Amino acid sequence: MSKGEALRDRTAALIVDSAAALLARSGETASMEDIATAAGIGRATLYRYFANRDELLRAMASASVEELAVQIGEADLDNAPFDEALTRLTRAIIATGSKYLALSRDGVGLTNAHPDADKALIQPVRGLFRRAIAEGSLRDGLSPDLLMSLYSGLVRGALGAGSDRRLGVEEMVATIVTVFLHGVRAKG
Amino acid sequence: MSKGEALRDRTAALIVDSAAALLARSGETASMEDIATAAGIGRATLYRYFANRDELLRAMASASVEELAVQIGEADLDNAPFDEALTRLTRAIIATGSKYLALSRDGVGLTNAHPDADKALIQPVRGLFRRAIAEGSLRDGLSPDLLMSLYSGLVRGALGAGSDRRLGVEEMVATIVTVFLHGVRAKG
Amino acid sequence: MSKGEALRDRTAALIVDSAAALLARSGETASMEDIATAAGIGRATLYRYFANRDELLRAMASASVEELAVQIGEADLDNAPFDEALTRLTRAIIATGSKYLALSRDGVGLTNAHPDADKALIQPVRGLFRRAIAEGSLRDGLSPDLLMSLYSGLVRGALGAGSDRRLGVEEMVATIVTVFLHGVRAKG
Amino acid sequence: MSKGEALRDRTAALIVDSAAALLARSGETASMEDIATAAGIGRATLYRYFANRDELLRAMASASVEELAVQIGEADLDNAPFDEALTRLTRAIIATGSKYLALSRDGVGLTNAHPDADKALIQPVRGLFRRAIAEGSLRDGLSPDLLMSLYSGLVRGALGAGSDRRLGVEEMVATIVTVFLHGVRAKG
DNA sequence: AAATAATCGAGACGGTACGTCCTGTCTTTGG
DNA sequence: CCAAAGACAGGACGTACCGTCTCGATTATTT
Repeated sequence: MSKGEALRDRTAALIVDSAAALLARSGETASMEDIATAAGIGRATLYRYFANRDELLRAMASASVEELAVQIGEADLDNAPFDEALTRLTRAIIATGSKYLALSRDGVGLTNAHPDADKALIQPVRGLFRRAIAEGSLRDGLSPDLLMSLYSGLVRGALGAGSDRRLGVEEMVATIVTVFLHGVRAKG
Repeated sequence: MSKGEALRDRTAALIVDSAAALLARSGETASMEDIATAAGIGRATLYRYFANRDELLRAMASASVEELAVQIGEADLDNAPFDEALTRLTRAIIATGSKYLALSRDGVGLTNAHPDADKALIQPVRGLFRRAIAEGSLRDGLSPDLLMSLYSGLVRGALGAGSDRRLGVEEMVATIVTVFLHGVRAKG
Repeated sequence: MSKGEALRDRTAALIVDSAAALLARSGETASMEDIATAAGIGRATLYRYFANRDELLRAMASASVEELAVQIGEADLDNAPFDEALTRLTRAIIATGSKYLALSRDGVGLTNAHPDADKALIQPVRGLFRRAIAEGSLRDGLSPDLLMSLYSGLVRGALGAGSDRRLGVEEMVATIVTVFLHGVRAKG
Repeated sequence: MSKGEALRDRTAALIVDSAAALLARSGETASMEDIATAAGIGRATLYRYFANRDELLRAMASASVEELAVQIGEADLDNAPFDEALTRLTRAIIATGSKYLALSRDGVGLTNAHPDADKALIQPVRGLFRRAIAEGSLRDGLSPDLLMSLYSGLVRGALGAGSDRRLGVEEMVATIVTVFLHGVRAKG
């Protein structure tokens, strides 16, 4: 029954999009009824697609993860020097930025959201940093995980700044990459 | 009636502390009844101190702001060279870290929480960065606000990393300051 | 949607009955939660049927009025001599007695409870007394309204006495009618 | 310390009066705070005089009982023929009528209100009816208790009618006594 | 007249009922 | 046969009241 499943998936995606738009506006508020109405469906139908409010949130996160995973995949991090790879990665993240930010603001762990999150997101990035460490281009004492946390914080900070002031995407990318690279680079 | 007010303030502080401890454990869950019980008071009394759940959350944020403001005040940022001042600032923030992190995770805006938040927190830090810019020790094209966002992201990222892995305070401080300074420094 | 409304009405009637039984036992006490539990439903559902405690009370009164109105209608007061009509009326009231008593004990005005209370209850009885006056079978100086008050008091008194001591229905009816019609003096 | 007790009793009486007036207006509503304010005292003081809302209600009933007992005592029921005694009794009750009515409307049993209620109120009246029975002036089959219930209902009914329409006291007394004694039929 | 005791108000506190709102699970109806 | 509509139980929220309590302040009483 591939046709029914396809329809179901399309509806689910529609709900997720509509919910994302609503939550971006209203924040954590917004009842399930509101979400259903915003999606143009009944509350019961919403529950038929997502058993929980939590599950809906996770589905939203999962959508972000997937979108981001595609972008990262296209960035082809492995086949570019570290600097270029980092620039591409940053550009990919910023492009999916708003959703990424909205999700990370709420308590939803992106990592738990999607079964492949680890494989599709964490692994490539960690691999990138691991490679840079192996190449000796980074300062000592910085583990891959710590690097990821710092980098993630930097991106998030820039995104926060970008949402207030109007910053062009390329401007943000350049700033992040420059600051991070000079900050962690071996020779200083 | 300074004595009555003093008692009231002390009780309110006790409630805020107890609630902070509980929420740190249970996350956003935990009903007002739970919070009251954890504080050893009745639900009605809790509502006599804080009209709303929101008001309680704001009070918690306000407490964090105040605590952090004291730490920053003691850091005496103006009378130290930039590097040293930044180290002190980072140490102050990390010291108040857990609460700062817990609050920032929830939707409570720290800035809106306390009337003096801007004066006591934002201004000194912005001043520090402004001074560094004036001294010419930072790279061009980095506004004070952008610097604050990047720095804040870096701190938050390090705090997130520190809560998972066990990182010593000084270790975290050193990492943050080093990465940030090399990242933004002029000559790079 | 006549079926849904019918179900709703049936449920409402069930709640009213169950509440009447409970209040007859527990008096004015008994929380809405208790009433809901006694009716075998949740508190929220109870509030979906009756917005207020007051509205529930009014519904109980209204039910009494309706029941009594039916009984009085069946008594066919107009087509019987005064003595017989009064006997039938008294029997009708006593039959609905317990509820009538319980409601009249609380502050709920029976008259305000039901839109047709006046037409269905007051009018027929007043008509009966008016007819008796017109027939000249009653002493002078007794207005229909005063007669109704006295009769009502007598019935209520007898009901009160009947609930304590065990008096058969027919015994009570006979006593009320006899006393009201002939007076207490032996030959008067 | 008879002086202190006297003052206390006077204050208590004042509270009871004020509360009676307030409750007559507002019905069962009216919080303890309202009652205290109406009496011109603080809530704590009110509770110092009456531990419960119930106790206050009972005190109000008790005051009525006492007042009525005095009136009945002065009526000297034993030293008058039945007709005259009943007239005096009715006059006494009607005189204290409003309070008697207000109390009997609420759930407060007058009998339980005052320790001497039975002795001061019930006994004399029952004695009156018992005497009438013994004299053979009443119809058979009417126990003293039933007579009291019927008489009480009649009085209450007349009081209810009197509060709506404007009926003079003597008019009401005459009607009650006449109806009760002679019945409503023209010549019976 | 000064010290002491009783009484007052003011109001905080624990507890509980109320009425509202939302969640997650159902049944019932219609396309 | 699945959608939309909506009823239901449960529970949290914020409000209001009750009965208990402690605290100063204002009285009366006592020495």
